[in-house]
Amino acid sequence: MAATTASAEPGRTAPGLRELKKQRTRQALARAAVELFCAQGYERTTVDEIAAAVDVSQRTFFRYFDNKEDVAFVIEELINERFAAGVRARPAAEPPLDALRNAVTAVWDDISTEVQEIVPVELYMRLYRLIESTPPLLAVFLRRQAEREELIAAEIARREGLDPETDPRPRVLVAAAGGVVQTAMHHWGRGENDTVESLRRSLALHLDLLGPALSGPWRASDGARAE
Amino acid sequence: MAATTASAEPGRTAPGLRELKKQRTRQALARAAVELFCAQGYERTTVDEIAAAVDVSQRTFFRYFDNKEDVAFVIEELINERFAAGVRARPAAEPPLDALRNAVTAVWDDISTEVQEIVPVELYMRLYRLIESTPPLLAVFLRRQAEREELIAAEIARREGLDPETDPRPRVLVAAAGGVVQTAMHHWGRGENDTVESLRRSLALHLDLLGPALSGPWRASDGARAE
DNA sequence: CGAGATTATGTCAGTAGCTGACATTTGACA
DNA sequence: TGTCAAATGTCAGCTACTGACATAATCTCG
Repeated sequence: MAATTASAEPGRTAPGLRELKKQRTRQALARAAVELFCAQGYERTTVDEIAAAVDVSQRTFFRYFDNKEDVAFVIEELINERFAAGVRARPAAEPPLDALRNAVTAVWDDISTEVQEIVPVELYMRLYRLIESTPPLLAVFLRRQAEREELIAAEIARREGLDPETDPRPRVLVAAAGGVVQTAMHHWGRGENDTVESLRRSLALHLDLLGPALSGPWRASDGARAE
Repeated sequence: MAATTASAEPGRTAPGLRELKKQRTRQALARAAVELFCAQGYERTTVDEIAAAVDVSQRTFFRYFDNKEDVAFVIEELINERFAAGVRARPAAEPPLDALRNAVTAVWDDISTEVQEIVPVELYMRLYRLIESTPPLLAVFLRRQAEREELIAAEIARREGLDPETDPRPRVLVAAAGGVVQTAMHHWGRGENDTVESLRRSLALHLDLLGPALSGPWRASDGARAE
């Protein structure tokens, strides 16, 4: 029951006070957790601390999040959903890799404001760096990414009219693109520019490099600098 | 201190009884853990159980392995090391992607016997499936894979005389190839054939698909069946 | 508005993973 | 053989996490 994103969606009726409170508690927990994690590190932050910061019991925390790790991924969750929807929305005529590329960059056009509602972008970047440098968080991050890739591969297969069980190409493509996205994020995290524009640029640039990078050798390091 | 693989390497002198015992204890713990995990599942196996199966205290278990997850990856560890060495051993003239491809398949030529020393291949396949289907194990697995990719990317950069800090192409290539390897392993794990040959075939086949898969669309599903 | 059904929350007890500290045993080596 | 170092066992304790049950808040409907 826990860990579901915004169990609202009541169809038509107004959210209701109860639902509102739940949303607020969940959001507050996420925000407090992210701030504490960034301020003092993941391991040095206890669940009791997070719960106390929002004036709820530890038990309540675990009713909203399955475990301590999950609370660090509410933003990722949001992005994942938007990205999946973005891929579905791409015109069918687009070749698969183009669809992925365009969906990735498009996501960040309209999502930035929503991300801000949870935490400022600057904090998101610090969180991303923390995730990368904290083994248990990185592990969960990668697992979530793998789950997302599974869905995207299925969607690509559907678009192209392939059977994802027998034809490995959708998975191969998505796996490759996923790896590249990760590389782009890493690159962004290491830079100075913590804006959404910077992230978008990094993503586009790296994705455009995927094709050429496979045709190596690239001894002559001709203008392949990122950023 | 823990989690280091075979801290033997005494340079020249014989291993010594003490070192031998350590090796044996570590191996026994790993073997017992894998068998218990496969038999009754990861979550339903406690560290005390594993320790008891080898007649050591729980504390000793944690002196050999940093945590419960790590004990499931002694084989992966072995493969990782061999693979890294394999890449370094490839002739410098080989294009990067070819070097990776050849190293991957070459690893499984001489490693199979050593893997058998820890667990039979059939059990390794069951373990792999377990890892894939157990979230915390999958997470750690992916994190380890990411660490490996970091090293391989550095090696590729070195081979090609590039600066891995500024040129993203090595990372991009390795990330793509890593994703493909994962896909190939997944495909192998889902099949009936639990032999090393089958795994090698799956790896080669998927890696050869990487280039073509990026040129989509591939509407006409022309003979791209795996296995 | 108010009674009764739902549902979120708090409290408590308990399990499992993991660690530091210290005592004890066991192999190494002169 | 005796001494030193390293491996192990024991124990106390912390933190993540869960089931069970009681309490309090919201919702629903007459």
